Amino acid sequence: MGNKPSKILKNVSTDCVIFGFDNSELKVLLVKLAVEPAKGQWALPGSNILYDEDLDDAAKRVLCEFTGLDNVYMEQFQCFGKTSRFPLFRVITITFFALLKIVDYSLEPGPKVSETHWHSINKLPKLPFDHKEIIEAARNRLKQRVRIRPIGFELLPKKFTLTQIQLLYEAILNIKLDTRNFRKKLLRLNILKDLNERQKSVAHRAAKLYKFDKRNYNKLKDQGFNFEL
Amino acid sequence: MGNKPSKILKNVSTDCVIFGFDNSELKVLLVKLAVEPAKGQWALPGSNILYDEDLDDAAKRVLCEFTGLDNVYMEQFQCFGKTSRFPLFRVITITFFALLKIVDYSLEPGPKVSETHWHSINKLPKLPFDHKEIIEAARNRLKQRVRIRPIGFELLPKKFTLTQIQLLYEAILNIKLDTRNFRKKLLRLNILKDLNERQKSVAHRAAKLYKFDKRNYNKLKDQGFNFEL
DNA sequence: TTTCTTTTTGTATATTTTACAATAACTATC
DNA sequence: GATAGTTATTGTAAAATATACAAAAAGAAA
Repeated sequence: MGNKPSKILKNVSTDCVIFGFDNSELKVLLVKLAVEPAKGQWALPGSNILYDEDLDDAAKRVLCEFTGLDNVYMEQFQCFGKTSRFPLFRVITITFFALLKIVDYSLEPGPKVSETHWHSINKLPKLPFDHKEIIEAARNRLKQRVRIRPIGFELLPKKFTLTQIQLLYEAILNIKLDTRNFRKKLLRLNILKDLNERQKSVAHRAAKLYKFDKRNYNKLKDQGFNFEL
Repeated sequence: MGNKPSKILKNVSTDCVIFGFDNSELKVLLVKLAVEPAKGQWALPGSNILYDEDLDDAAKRVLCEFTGLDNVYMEQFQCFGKTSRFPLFRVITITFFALLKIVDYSLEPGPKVSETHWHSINKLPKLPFDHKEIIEAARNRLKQRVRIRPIGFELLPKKFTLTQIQLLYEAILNIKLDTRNFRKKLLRLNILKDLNERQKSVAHRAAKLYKFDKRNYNKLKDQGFNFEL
């Protein structure tokens, strides 16, 4: 059974659906491929997995290569492995979604890529392989998760207004929410900290700023509290 | 890039967490491995994935090899890929859970296996590799899914009593439920069909039999109805 | 001072959840 | 056939939550 460890697992890759939010629309970060196959097309950032690399580490590496960012919320969500999904040979891909604050993001295209760009999830270009299906699945997973875990905050700046978070939930869930009811429900959870600060330089009444109170969330969680929005 | 397709993907496998229910306990089907490594240990049924085989097909094949069953509810749930998870070389595994009616099940151990056995999920033997972690993850996923989709019925015989389904939910969710409230909630959904039949040969008042009304569930679903228990 | 824009907040009603136990139905045994 | 034993079946009141709905407040700009 002596196998020669190669540098990469040729038949296994990871692809990352990197979500961002720009105060009105949910965005996905795509890269323009610089090598064949599918050279010149917009696609999900991804990479082969290395022989001695954990899956999570591979995904983190991809994220860092394409965004320069570290310490970003990521979740594995599905493995895609149709025999026909990659034209040259068999590749199964393990997909992750990442949630990042667009403000943190600085462009830094990697070697196999000529360009990166935030695309509105509702106006995606033509994508190679099964990347469209992957994004759709990521979006659905995000929809589910965001109702059960307070991960939406990962997409907002540290300090945010109630309007911002409502717009975020509306964008993710693709529904309209009633402001009064949404706020009641959200504030009742006791996981937002009122910062006693206000927005600056807006041409109207400045909204109060809040932050996600992670410490209190963890305390509540330990007591059996369940985030459900 | 000319690669020689081998028969199997050496570094990719699938493992199945096969759940059953015996009217009081949630069970997992384990197999006693007949080959090294981990010969003689109870483990999850699994197999390498073939080069030209879709993931779902591989999982179905595994299920059929170990149970003789076809047409069983299955869901992919996670990819496990720690570099250290398999001692001989790198193997990542894509895991599925299956739900089957124990009554349908007939023992039929495959070639690499000397024995198969239903183990109570609360009294598992020592398991090799990361199989314990896999089962734990499967159980958690099942907990989530069973509240959102009417898949619990897959674990019950076609005709079942309300007590049976309550016991099932109690076993899966690991909580006690109030009979009156549970029944109200369940019946209100309109997805159970009263068969106007009763249990036979029980030493007490015979309970009414119901079946899952799949046709009506699909109709309701099309109208935007959401199963939530 | 007025206008414009966005933020903030309350209440009444409907619906859902929760807590809680007595009676009905049937078998087995005497 | 009376009785004991076991499980099935069912309702109601109170509490909590969800829903529908719009006016007033705050600040900037003109």
